[in-house]
Amino acid sequence: MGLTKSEIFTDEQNQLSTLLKAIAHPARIAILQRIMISNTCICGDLVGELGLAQATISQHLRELKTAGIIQGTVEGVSVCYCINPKTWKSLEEQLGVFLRSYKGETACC
Amino acid sequence: MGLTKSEIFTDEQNQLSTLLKAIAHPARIAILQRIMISNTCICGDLVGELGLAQATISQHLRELKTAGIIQGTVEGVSVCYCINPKTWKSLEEQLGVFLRSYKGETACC
DNA sequence: ATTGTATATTGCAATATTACGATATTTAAA
DNA sequence: TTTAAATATCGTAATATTGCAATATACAAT
Repeated sequence: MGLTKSEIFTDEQNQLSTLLKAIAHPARIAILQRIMISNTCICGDLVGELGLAQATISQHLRELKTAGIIQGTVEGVSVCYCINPKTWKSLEEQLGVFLRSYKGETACC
Repeated sequence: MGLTKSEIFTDEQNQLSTLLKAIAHPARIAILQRIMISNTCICGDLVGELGLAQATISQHLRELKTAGIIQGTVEGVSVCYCINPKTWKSLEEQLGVFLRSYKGETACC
């Protein structure tokens, strides 16, 4: 079908997978790294630095924004994007719980 | 196009996004949680517990296996899957570096 | 060898994602 | 108010993902 059956999973599972999907693309990882380094970033800079078209980068930015991972404010003719601290913290926490629930001592196979 | 331009990104970015994509699905998160809880798990159990068809679960398991996140050994007629500790640690590290590179103090927008 | 059980693979339909050119929108400056 | 610059949106093509029925494969027990 091509359509995830979200209704059979918990809210936590759906929420975490949505956040992960948003960052599970090299371009979006690169964008986030760039934003974190300068703690501010405009779309035009990214177009120069990554090798993707302006429309494509704008689209990736929108996906990150829709997921709540970044937020943007208009600065004259350009837009300043930065990390949304709340979502970032939430992602860190959810991922921490998930990753740390593996106790690696006793591998079974 | 529908095809990620991997060649313009670093190996680190591509590697992390590949691992993230593998776990960025509620069914695969549920499968991993189930594997971690019992530290052993066979496909049949999952078919009973999640609401997905056997073929679908088998497919998700294969994706996790291809990404190196789980490994499986044949146990008679069934298969025992468990976390691949090496990949799991690598994911924890890569994600840790990525997530912690955000210094939340000075939000700009 | 045949049967039953467990998992994998194949083939397919529906939907989602990625990328980009073309165009729209928005704002600042001339 | 025209022009230029920066982003956003639309439309579209190519590819990927999700899910499942049907079938294949592998093994254990009879």
